[in-house]
Amino acid sequence: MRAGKWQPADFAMKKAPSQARSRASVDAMVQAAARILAEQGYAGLTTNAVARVAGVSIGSLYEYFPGKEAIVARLVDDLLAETLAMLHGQLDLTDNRNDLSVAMRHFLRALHGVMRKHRRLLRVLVFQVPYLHQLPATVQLQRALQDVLQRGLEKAQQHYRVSIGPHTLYLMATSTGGSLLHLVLMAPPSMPHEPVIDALADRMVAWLLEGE
Amino acid sequence: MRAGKWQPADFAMKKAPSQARSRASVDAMVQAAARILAEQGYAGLTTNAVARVAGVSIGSLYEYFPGKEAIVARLVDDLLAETLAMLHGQLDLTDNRNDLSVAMRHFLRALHGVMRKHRRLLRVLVFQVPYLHQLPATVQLQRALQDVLQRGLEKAQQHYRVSIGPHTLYLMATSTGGSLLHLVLMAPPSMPHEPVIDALADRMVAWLLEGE
DNA sequence: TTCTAATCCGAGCATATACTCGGAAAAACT
DNA sequence: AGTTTTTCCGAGTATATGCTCGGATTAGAA
Repeated sequence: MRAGKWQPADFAMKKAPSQARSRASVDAMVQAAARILAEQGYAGLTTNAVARVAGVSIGSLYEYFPGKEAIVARLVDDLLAETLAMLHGQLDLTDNRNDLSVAMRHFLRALHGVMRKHRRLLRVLVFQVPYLHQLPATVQLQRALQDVLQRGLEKAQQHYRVSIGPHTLYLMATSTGGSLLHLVLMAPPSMPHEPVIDALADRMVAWLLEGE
Repeated sequence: MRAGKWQPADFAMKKAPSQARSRASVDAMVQAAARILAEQGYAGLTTNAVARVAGVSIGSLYEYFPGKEAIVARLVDDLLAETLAMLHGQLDLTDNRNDLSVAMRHFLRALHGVMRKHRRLLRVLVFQVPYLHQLPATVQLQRALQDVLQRGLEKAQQHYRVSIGPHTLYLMATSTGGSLLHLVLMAPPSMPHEPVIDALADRMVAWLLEGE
């Protein structure tokens, strides 16, 4: 068992499965990893456990992945794809609308929905996986969210007098992210989600329109 | 090596060191754990490594701690004590002032200072230690921060017309926390901290005073 | 000093985990 | 059918880590 630092290459697959059979095996491994992470945490994610839960042999696992880090990387790739699909779909829906307040609510609710759907897995990824921030998919997701926000603001500026200070974008992104993450991963069950999200959306809109 | 869930008792020390010699040993172990966490991450934190870095034997370590989780718990206890001391000192300073804007800036800057001082250690604690949220000190810190904010708002209400919606407290705490955490743990080095903190403080004050 | 309790020591055992390797089985290709 | 490539297998090896235990050493009490 190696301890310490990882090189980027550790996140890539050894080889791509070409036949349908092997593609199913790889999928089973990734799904098994997701289940183990959600149910037992990162400490429970051993290569042998993944193979057992996936119903394949340990040898097959190492045929495609150099280690468990690569499996996690692949899993995060899938989550990224799902999130991006939701994001673009949501943007198409609100593309015609010009109501900033409505658009903001829809955007935050959609984001919250994806996070909540995978909240047990997300909790482990965020709070336990040491190399999450170095994963290509993680970096890509951050860029995508930032881009969406950026474009949304530019679009809003065409219809409203929006005041954007030097650090507005950064503060809006980090504070909204902090509230959503806390709501999904750490808030007590008694906390009502929808009202809080709507209040957050109102707050962000008020921030932008404060000069009016 | 056990995997899975821990009971609360795992976070307590086996016995308290009574003589000065043993107290020094325990301190050395905790400091060693802090260094290892900051430099190598949670994966590098093995009981043998802690003993080696602390300059004591592995036997001595198990004399006082049931496992590495208890050492981490003790370490977080120390961080909690330092943070609470800072917090109360800061409150005493701003106790006489009635300027909400100034008080908010001082409070956020002080909080940011403590976080920044231990940022490498804090990053590992937050993003890698699986049981951080279950630690008594963590729970206590959250309560303390919430109390400070609550009291600050009540005090502000005596001098200003402060608008506090049903979820204002929660949203302020989580969004501010998210921004500060991101700033300290994840922001690129080019990001200027002080201006961002001041902008955040202004934003929070504007939120409270929006009805004026 | 003598006695008791606290402290310290570290080789060694038990276990868990990562990962290999030689070969069988299945699929695709000619 | 014959050949090649892909896929699958899982016992076994090397290594790392948690943790014990019998005994040496030191500090304080009587």
